[in-house]
Amino acid sequence: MFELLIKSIQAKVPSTEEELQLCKSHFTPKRLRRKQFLLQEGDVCNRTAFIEKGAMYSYTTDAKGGQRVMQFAFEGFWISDLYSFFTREESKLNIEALEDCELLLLDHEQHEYLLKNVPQYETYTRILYQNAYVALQQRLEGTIGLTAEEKYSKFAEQYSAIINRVPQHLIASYLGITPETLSRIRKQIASR
Amino acid sequence: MFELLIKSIQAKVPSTEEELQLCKSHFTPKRLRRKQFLLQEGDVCNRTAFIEKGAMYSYTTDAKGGQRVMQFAFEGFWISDLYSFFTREESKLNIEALEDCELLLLDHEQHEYLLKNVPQYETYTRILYQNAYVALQQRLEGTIGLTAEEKYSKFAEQYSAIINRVPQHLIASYLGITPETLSRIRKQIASR
DNA sequence: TTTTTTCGTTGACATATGTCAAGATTTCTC
DNA sequence: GAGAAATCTTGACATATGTCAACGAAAAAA
Repeated sequence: MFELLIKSIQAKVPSTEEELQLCKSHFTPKRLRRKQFLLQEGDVCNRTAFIEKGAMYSYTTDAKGGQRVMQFAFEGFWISDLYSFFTREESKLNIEALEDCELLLLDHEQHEYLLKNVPQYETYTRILYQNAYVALQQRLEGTIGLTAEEKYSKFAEQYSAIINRVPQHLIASYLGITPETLSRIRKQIASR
Repeated sequence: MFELLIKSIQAKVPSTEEELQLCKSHFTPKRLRRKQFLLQEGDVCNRTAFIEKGAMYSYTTDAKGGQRVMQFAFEGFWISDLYSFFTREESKLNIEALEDCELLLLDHEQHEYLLKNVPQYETYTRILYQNAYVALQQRLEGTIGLTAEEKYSKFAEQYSAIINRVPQHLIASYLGITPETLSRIRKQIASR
């Protein structure tokens, strides 16, 4: 149940068995079925989720009621609305299971506790945020000022694994293009 | 010279005079004239810069030789290419002074030293990255899947201070639209 | 100041992408 | 396995945004 989390921590911070045990004890396992929500817009996000199994995604709802996908997350990764988590303000995000999931939840209090009492945990989160920031920056580079085709190509290159696991229209939304446009682009690319 | 940096640290982590002094001793002040570079693409980014005075921006160069602005930074903020800084790989970014600047540079070794030896510094950077991540996420929300006008309006709302300090064509680039389009949008908005 | 460079605006036109609607496929659910 | 949802594809058309080129205004450099 905690395999991937332990792996994730050990890969970033050398830790003793005790420290790991202490960390583990603050998480709550939770199963989620496909289409169930971890967070709904309007609520305050009070926890972060580490995915041991399955896939999740987050999205906002725009003025016309359409989804705008912000993030995909799979086994071994975290998902949350950090904005709401840190500021304690209402979230604009929905976080939903794309597949049946096994999650490890860490709520805000436990997070604070670990930060204060387990130095390795602070280092772990620092590295996590560091990497998350860099990843987001790269996403931005792969988005702004590019044509729809360029965006998709970059995405396909970088995240080929995702493509077979996520509905196409969600990828379109993630890239900020319409499903129709994406469908046409794929057809074009295939015909070369 | 160190006023804003000290302020920035104190705002995030309660620290003693000694700790602050220790931190300060690892930074190198540097002046930069308008149009001078802190980093050029192809080099490895070996330092982060805290801006005590002035304004900087970072950008990539696309296939057709055009600029794509990634970030603006002013007094009290940091600028760097964290991707290159952490991975030690060649940077694709240029970081250039928009105005004459007074910077405080922290190179990679000093950064590592502070992380190891000053717990407050690790907490400071953790919070810094946390905030940077959230800010970037919000930028993404204000970019993907919006019309040019929506992007500009959100930007103008959120960063009204920047608008009077940065050439318009750089803002256009930052938003991923052409200078011509931005000019037209501004005209439209003004006529209401 | 004068000169030069950078920056912003505007017009005419081209084009990528969005919109709407219908039908075909695939995937879930019972 | 049958029916129901969800997803993907395609066409016709609308429209936002990009491109190219020229000019004027503003700012920097000399």
